[in-house]
Amino acid sequence: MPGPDTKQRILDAAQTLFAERGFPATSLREITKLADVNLAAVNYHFGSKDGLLKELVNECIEPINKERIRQLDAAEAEAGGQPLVLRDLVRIFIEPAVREMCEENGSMPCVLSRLHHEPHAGLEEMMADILGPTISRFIAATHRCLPHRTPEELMIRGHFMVGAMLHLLDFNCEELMPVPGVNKEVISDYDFRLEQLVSFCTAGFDG
Amino acid sequence: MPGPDTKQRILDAAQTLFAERGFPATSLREITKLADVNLAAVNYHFGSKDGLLKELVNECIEPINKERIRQLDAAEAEAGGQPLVLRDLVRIFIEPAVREMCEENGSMPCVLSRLHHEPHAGLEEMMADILGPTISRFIAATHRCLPHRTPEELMIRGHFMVGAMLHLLDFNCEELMPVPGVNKEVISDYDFRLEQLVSFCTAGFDG
DNA sequence: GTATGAATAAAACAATCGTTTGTTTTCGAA
DNA sequence: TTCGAAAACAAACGATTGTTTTATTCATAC
Repeated sequence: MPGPDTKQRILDAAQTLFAERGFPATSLREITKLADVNLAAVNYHFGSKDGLLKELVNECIEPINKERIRQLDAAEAEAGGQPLVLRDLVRIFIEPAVREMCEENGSMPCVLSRLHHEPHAGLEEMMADILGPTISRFIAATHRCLPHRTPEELMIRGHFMVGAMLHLLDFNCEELMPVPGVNKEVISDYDFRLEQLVSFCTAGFDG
Repeated sequence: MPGPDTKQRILDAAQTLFAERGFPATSLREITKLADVNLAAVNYHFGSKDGLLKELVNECIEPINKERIRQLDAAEAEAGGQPLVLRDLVRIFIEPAVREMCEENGSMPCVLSRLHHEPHAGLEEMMADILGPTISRFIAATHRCLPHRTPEELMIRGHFMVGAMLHLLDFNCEELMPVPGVNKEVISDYDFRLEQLVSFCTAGFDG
C-alpha cells in the first residue's frame, strides 16, 4: 500500500523521533508506525536499528563537512598563503552546519547534538573519520591566524566552539529561559543566532 | 550481606553507568549488579528508575548552584552597587561547576551534559526550578556589566557559555582529537581548562 | 503466461525491560 | 526475649524490545 519511498519515510520518521526522545528511547515500532510502513522494513532496508542510525547521521553530516572543506579550500586559495581572517575561519566552520541543519532539517540538530554527548558503538569512529581531517585543517589554519597561541589553547578553544555550536543547534528543542525584555522573534532568527555565535567564538578564540 | 550503604552504592553505580552508556541504555540490572545489591532495592529506595535519576541529579547540581549564589552575593556585596568585573562574573558561574564536577565527581559531568541534551519527563522542570533563579540573576548582573548589549545578545551568549561549559565537562569522556604538538598533560589539567574556558567566555560575551 | 527477485506484510522469536510480589533477614526498642 | 518496622532477598509479573521467519504481493524480463 505505501509508496516506493519506504526508505526515505523511515529516515524521516526516525529523525523526528530521535530528536524528540533520543535514540535508545525510541522503538522501531514507533518509527514504523509514524512512517506508516511495516516493522520489518527497517531491518530489511538498514539491517538493524544501529544501521538506520548510522545512515541517518552520515546522510546529514557528510554534506556539511564537504561544504566546510570546499569553503576552506576556496578561502585559502584566495588568500594565497596569507593567514585567513579569524572571523572568516570561524564562519567557515560554523555556517555550513547551522545553515544546513536549521533551515533544511529542522529536527536533525537535536539528534546530532545528542549523539555528540551519547556515545554509541561504532558511531564515534564514524564521526571521527568524517570530521577528523576537517578539524585538523581548521586547527592548522587557526594556528597560522593566531601564532601567539599555544596548540593546547587552540585545541581546547576549538572544543569550546563545538560545544557552543551544538548547544545552539539544540536551542529549538528547549524552552526559552524567561528573560525580561527579550524579543522572541529576534532570538529565534537563524541569521541573528549565526552572527552571534560567530562573534562569540571569534572573540573567544582571541581572548 | 552488603553494608548499610545500599542507597549510596546504587547512586554511585548509577552515576558510573549513566555516564558510560546514558540513562535509557542502562538497565536496573546492570546498576544493581555493579552496586552488588538486590534488583528490587532501586524501587524500594527510589520508587522508580526515574526517581533514582532525579535524586542523582539533584544531589549533584544543588550544591553547585548554592555555591554560585553564595559567591554572587559576596561579590555584589563587596562591589557595593557597582557593576562587577565581567571576568569575575563568568568565573562565578563556571568555576563551581567545573571544580565540583571535575575534582569530586569524575563521571557526573557526562551524565549532566547528556541530560541537558536528552530531555526526560519532569527533569527539565527540576533543572529549571533549581537553575532558573541563578540564571536570571546572572543575566541581570551581566547586563549591568555590559549595558551596551541587548537582552537578546546577552541571553544567547549565556546560552553559548553553557554549551561550551557542558562540552568541557564532557571532555574526559571522549577521545582527544589528535592535534600535533599538543601536550596531553597540559590539556588534561583542570586549572588550565578552567582558565581557558573563563577566558573564552569572557571574551565571547564582549566580542 | 510464467518465472524471477525485490519489496511488503503478518506473525512469532528469544531476550530484556521496569516493576511488583511474597518472604526472609536484620536490628534496635519495649 | 519479644515485637515490629526497615531492609534485603529470590522469584516472577506483564509488557516491550530488536530481530527473524514465513508468506504474500507485485512489477519486470523471458
